[in-house]
Amino acid sequence: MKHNNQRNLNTGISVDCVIFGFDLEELKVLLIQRKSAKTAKDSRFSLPGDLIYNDETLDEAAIRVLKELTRLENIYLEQLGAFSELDRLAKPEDKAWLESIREQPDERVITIAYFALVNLNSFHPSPSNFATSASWQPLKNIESLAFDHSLLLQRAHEQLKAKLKTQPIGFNLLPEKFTLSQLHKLYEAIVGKELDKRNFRRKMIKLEIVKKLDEKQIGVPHKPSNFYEFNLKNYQKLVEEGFDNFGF
Amino acid sequence: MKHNNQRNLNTGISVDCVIFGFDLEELKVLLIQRKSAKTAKDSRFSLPGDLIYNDETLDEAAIRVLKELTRLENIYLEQLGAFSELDRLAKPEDKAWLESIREQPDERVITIAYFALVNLNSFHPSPSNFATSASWQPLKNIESLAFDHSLLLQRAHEQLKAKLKTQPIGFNLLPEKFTLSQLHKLYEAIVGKELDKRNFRRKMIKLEIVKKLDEKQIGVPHKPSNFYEFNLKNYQKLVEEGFDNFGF
DNA sequence: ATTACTAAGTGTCATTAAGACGTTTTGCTA
DNA sequence: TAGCAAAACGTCTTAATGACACTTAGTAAT
Repeated sequence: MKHNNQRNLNTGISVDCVIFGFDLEELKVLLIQRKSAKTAKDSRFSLPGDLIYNDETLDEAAIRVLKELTRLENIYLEQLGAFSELDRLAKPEDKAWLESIREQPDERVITIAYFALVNLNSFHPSPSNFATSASWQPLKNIESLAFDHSLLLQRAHEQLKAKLKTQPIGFNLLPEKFTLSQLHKLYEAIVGKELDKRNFRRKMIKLEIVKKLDEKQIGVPHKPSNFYEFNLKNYQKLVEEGFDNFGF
Repeated sequence: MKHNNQRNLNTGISVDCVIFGFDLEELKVLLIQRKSAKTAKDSRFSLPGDLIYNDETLDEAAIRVLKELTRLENIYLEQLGAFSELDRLAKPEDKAWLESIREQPDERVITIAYFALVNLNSFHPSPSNFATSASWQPLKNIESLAFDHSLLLQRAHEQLKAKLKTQPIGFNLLPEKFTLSQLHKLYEAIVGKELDKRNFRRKMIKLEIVKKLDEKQIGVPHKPSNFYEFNLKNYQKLVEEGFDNFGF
């Protein structure tokens, strides 16, 4: 076991974070290129993640990773699950990196994946401890990732889609004030299909989970859109009444 | 690290299984009393679970635990998530057991919880390696469990409820042939509220996920109920069409 | 054999939600 | 002031939901 300053690293357990952002056009994911002791840089993209310490919970480890990368706290965060395939770190390209950075590169490591939702414009990602670069990549362009991260990403996207039908977590991807068109585009981006504009608006408005603000877009070369904000109270009331399906 | 025969135990990671069964009246959970080297028996109930080996995945470890207890393979199994609170093994009553059985009783262990659904009448639980007794307990009578197992149980129940609205996993709790009344009772037991009998039957029949068999109950002192079986093919067809909400 | 008992099985109506669809409005720009 | 672009808006049809009570089939008891 490796000791890092005072803290006791658990070399058998890591967390990895799938961080989703939305630029008002498409869904993006925050990817990094890992720091390597050997090569100038490892050019493969991966999810941000790290081994955990034995004095922190998994949630705390995920929050730590997120904070190093984004400087943000209070990010929406949800555990996705544990991944433990025996060969998850065994691709030759991945082994090279492990050998450069780990004392026991062959040690078995399981990872607990998280997914996080952030407003992409609320920060600029800063390559941290564990990364040489960090950048937003359009979800649909992401092809292969290091380790088993393509699988984690796929599962994160599925869980995001599934959860969106049940809880209005999409608001975490938007600024506090947003237009219904933005919300509409976001939902289309996540569920991956067109949603009728009028029916979508009708639903959001009837459920009263958005509150119309007395403020409009300015400077747009068309009819300005009204701003709305998420109405948490009404949503909680709905949940108490047993509401649990947005039915997209 | 402890070596057990040839296999290499991972002393920092365990799996625990919440095994649900249904006796046609109420939901039950398979609990064990753990083997202890010291005391005659540890009287506290806990979920079946075990440390994992480094040459098996978490799913395989959970399947192993289930098989030791039930002799069954091909059980419905789903990962619930990882639990890592620092004090999850720290209750005094729990420490005594750990000290009796572990080389390093204070080592930090995270657990990955699973939930399993079985037809309760398909086997008699056999106390295994890790247990002195194994028995079905009515879900609503279960008060306190060892470690953080009450939390795991609560989360398993929540996830079961949530998943039932989306996928017909309840069939795993019933025999192959069942009556609609049994199915109805099962759903009521899981979601925890009354469901209108006629509306429930209408829905199941209209969706065509049950197939009426040419067989009735015999020897019951009332109008005999028809047997049905789950229609997997039709259900899969539904899923392809995008069906994902049973709306209870 | 008749009766009583028990749970199974069945249909309608009213309300609400969903899905499909085109035109008008607002503010900016050229 | 004319043109542009996206926002905003309503209706109709169809499908799903929820509420509700009586009849039927078989067993058991007399």
